[in-house]
Amino acid sequence: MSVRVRYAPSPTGEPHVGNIRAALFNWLLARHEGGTFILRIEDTDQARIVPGALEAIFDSLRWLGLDWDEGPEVDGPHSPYFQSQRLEHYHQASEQLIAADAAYRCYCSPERLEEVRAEQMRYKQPPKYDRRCRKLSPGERREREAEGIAPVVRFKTPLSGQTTFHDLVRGDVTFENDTLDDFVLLKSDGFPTYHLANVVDDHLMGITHVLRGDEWVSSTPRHVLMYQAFGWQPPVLAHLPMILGPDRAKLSKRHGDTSILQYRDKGFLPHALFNFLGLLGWSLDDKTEIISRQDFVRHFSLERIVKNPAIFNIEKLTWMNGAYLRELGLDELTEQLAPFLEKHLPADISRPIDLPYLRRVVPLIQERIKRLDEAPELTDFFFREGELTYPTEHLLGKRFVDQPQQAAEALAAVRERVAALDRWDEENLENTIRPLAEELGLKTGELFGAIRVAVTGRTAAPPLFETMAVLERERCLERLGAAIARLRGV
RNA sequence: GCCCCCGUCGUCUAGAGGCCUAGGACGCGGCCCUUUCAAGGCCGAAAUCAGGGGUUCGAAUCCCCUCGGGGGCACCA
Repeated sequence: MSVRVRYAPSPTGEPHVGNIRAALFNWLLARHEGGTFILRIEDTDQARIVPGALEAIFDSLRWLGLDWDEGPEVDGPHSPYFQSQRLEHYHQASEQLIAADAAYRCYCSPERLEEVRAEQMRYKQPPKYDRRCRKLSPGERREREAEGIAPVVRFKTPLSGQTTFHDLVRGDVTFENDTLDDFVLLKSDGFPTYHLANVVDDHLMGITHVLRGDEWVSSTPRHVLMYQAFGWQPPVLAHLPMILGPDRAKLSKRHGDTSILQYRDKGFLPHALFNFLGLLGWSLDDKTEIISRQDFVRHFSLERIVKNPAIFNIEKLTWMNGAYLRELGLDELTEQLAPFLEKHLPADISRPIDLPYLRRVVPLIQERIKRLDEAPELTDFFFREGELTYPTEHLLGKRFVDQPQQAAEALAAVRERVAALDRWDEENLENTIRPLAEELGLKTGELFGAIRVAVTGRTAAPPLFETMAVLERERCLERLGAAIARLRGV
């Protein structure tokens, strides 16, 4: 039978790293097996739905290149893929369980449940529903019904025995049934809980493998019990190790950026994030770090998923992103960079950015950035028209401390020599300036340093001659002139 | 409190009884390259394989216990 897996987020916010990692593994399994990747929206909690969250889910998946074969927008044989539009199925399933004496209606008020829980906590007992309505007589049942209380439907969990399931990553896991309680299947507003909806839909949609986060293992026995009560074959289960924050707690908003879209906005490349996330809990072998999407698909296997949780290591992600950035073609990188420059370059720099010009500065920063959003800060002097801002001491460096006049003379010599160039390119610039250093009795580094500051305003910048070539003659002469004037004014 | 899971360098991991005096990567330190900054290359520090018992000729690998960490225990997913 062909593999059918699903990613089933609830639209309660932007998908975060752990969540999308589960989506990634499901997608990889589907693609590796030539199976089907399904997107299903679990919008059964009316109160928690966040506007825009749905779009964020689509954007996150698309940005990472995780295309779904069935689901919203593409539709499919099991449409609709929104649980809020599948209520009949859950109602029917719930009736089926009630008829089979595997579920019952419960009329207890939320207040009473809260009291029961509080009481149990007080005596250090595990908080569990006390099953009051499970034992209701037909008469009592009719009474509640007559009061017009909207009931919930609860699952009739076996009071004894144990439930074992086989997990592909963890092996057999066993729970004592008496540690489980009669959980809710259908809420009083007529919507199903996750437990019901997920089991019903996984069955109806023919899901063969459920790969989800480790936080779900404790509710898995409930699901297994439900499959048994329905007489259905449960899917293969595999619980993925969780992704932790630096404090080893489950990764969450308080650890900072956890939304996939935030990583996009910070200038991470989708392939880099894909690669990084794919290596969180899975590995190809003992040495491979950079893995193409094709190779991930080719080699992905459930057997190589590890059990232990992983701390999200942003440093390594950043390194990996730099590696991917360096592999990008000139046009591709230029295109990626443009929006970041448009957005983050100082406001006084005129827009739109000149793309052919940008294309010339890109090679100068390609191996100097690890994230796209670092580019504006590194390149603003390439785009700035007026005077540069920098401390005059930088012009002096170590060599010219207390000798601004000497520095001015050196720069003036450079300016004069370079102004006479018939062709303003890297080679000519270097062939002119390098010998001049010796002529002036300066070390190349000393002279170049002063020029660098004059021309870029920075002590650290891309290679000098390439930089000057890109900046063009006019801008360089002007900046050299400004620096000389500054030094003479001191 | 109860249940479940996990435990190899700081971090991600390789390791499925002898190949391990434990390998790779990030990060860190040094050196080389070099006009600065990067990138790159080389070298290095860094794990008594959580601890303790077994099993075995032999254990990071199998078993047990302890400790530590995490997750779950809603009319949320």
